[in-house]
Amino acid sequence: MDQERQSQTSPAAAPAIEDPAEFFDTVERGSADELLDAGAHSDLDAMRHSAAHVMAEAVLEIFPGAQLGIGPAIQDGFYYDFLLPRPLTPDDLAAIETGMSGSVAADRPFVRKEVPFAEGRAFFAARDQPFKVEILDDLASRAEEAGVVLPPTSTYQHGTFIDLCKGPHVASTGRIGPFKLMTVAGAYWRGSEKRPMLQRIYGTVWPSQDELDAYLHRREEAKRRDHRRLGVQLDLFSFHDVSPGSAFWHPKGQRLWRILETAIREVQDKRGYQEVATPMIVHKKLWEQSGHWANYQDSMFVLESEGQTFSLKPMNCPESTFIYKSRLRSYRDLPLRLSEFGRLHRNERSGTLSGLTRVRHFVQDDAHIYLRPDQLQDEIKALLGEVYEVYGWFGLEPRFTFGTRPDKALGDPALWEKAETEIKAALDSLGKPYRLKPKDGAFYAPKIDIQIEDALGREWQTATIQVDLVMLPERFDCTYIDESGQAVRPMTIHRAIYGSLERFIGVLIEHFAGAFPVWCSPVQAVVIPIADRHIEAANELAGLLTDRKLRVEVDRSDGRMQNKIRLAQEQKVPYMLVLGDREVEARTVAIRNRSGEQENGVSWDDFIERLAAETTARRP
RNA sequence: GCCGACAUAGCUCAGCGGUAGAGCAGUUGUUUCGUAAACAACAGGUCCUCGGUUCGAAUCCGAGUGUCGGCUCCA
Repeated sequence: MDQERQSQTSPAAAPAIEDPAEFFDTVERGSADELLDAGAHSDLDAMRHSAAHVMAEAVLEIFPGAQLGIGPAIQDGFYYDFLLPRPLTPDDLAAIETGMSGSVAADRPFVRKEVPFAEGRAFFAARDQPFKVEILDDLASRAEEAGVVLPPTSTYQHGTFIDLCKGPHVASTGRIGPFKLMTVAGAYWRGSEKRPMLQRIYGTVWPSQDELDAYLHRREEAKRRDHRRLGVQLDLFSFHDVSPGSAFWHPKGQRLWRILETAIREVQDKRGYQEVATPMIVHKKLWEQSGHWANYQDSMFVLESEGQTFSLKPMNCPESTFIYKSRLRSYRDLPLRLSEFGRLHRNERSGTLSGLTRVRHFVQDDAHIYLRPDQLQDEIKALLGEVYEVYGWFGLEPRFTFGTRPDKALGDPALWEKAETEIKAALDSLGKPYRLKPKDGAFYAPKIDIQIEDALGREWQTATIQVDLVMLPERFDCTYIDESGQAVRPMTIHRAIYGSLERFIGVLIEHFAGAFPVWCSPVQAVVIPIADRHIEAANELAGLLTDRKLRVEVDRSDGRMQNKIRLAQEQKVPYMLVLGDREVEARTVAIRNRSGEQENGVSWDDFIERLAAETTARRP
């Protein structure tokens, strides 16, 4: 299974609106009125798409020979792809922006025009726009396949710039709001590595300056919360070129790690999981049997020893079957829940690595549950309950996406149908909406993927629950003895709640901007002696806290109290415990929390009990 | 992997052909302080690596490595 799937919704990951199929559908449907409200276009999208046209116009002014790809509206803005004689520089972007401003100031109307297909094709061919011609040819062949009349070609023109486009657009360029070009990136034509790489310019545009400013501010905020930045600032982890894609965990990061591990172990113990551990280096014959060797080899680290081929495991699943099969299993033994904190290595392509969220080495809080088909619904319900319990510790609201049988699925369709019915019933019992993604299951399993949204509204894939109907049960020939003494196949559920600990921690850092909930803060309190004569008492208080397994540090530096507070604030420590003459005398502390609130004269015992209770409660 | 950018002190960054800089952090000393930065001194660097151009390279060129923004991939 694959927790590493990157499902974060990045600003650029929006659908290409000028997908030929969509274009074709729209045109086929007919009237110009329909065209204007075709699809899900909002006015904002129309404005963004119009901005893309204006940008293309400006680019053509600078590079008259530029060949145009596509230029859709996307979340927060737009982009346009160009084939250009040289790489763009920041200066080019500034020049393009200037050109765009000129076009907007001129307030030229957008004019829609439909011409016969052949005429349209000839027009773009004459202008040396092979990508546009390709789109048109595609439309033509689709029309032929569908046996419908070739639609006319629709174009939009403003000033001298004419583009193949289904619209809609705003009335004129003057309606385009404040914009800014953001970045240049490479993008394959039609997303295929085999096609030419174009230069994609991303821009953002908004109805008002305030909204543009707010968007830019949101981006700044996201940068401020970036886990890669905070990881350094909070001394949690680091990355080094000797092991790209693998984090080095510093003491505080490792402490956070252990807290999360301990917490989920508690849930697993309560729910009857049994923890196992399996080898990290495994012979290739296991992967041949599981099918990974044929389909996943490129992502595996392979090593040779004494003429044998091994690999670092990219997944845990196949190995758990060895434990399952180590003895005969009865229907009474099921469900058998085997959990494992599996250290996985996947040889992700170098360009895809990113902080903790896309790594080559990570640990999964994995489990494989072997069960009877009649136990499926209850088990799924229980697993959904686990997700709610765990995510509740962080105030995260899980979102469920149900992926059903893909076209290339293995296994008995009747079994699939039964499994999907049970999963659906379990999801429905939650009484909360969930997303359905038909045909998005794994080829061996219908699945529930769990996404969370962080404080900035970004979505991340974390947990997964996959009902394996084929891979482990069939390929590894797992059986149990049923009531009638027959050996029959169990079902297997692969599940992970955090998903990858690395990614989950990355998400937590960004969600909380580094200010972790008290229960899981690596340092829960810093004791701040005002003067050296208070250090002894500070040590004593810290000792009492440590005795209760609470995580505390004493700032023994000779800085002033103000400075110690500042440093603790920067480390986002939940509680600062100030000790001066008054406090030492009365065995109290002056508490300052990280939002600046103060409470003076709290007795040591009261504080210790309070912090202990907060830690046990695991509240966000 | 592909396109582009970037790589200077622990961190954030300036310098961009002529002996390597600042702020913060660190160390030491003075200070012992009441809720987000006391004062001073000191120390800290194969300017990512390798090669080239040049009288001279952190600076220009090439290759490599890593990181970042995207694309692609993602059992």
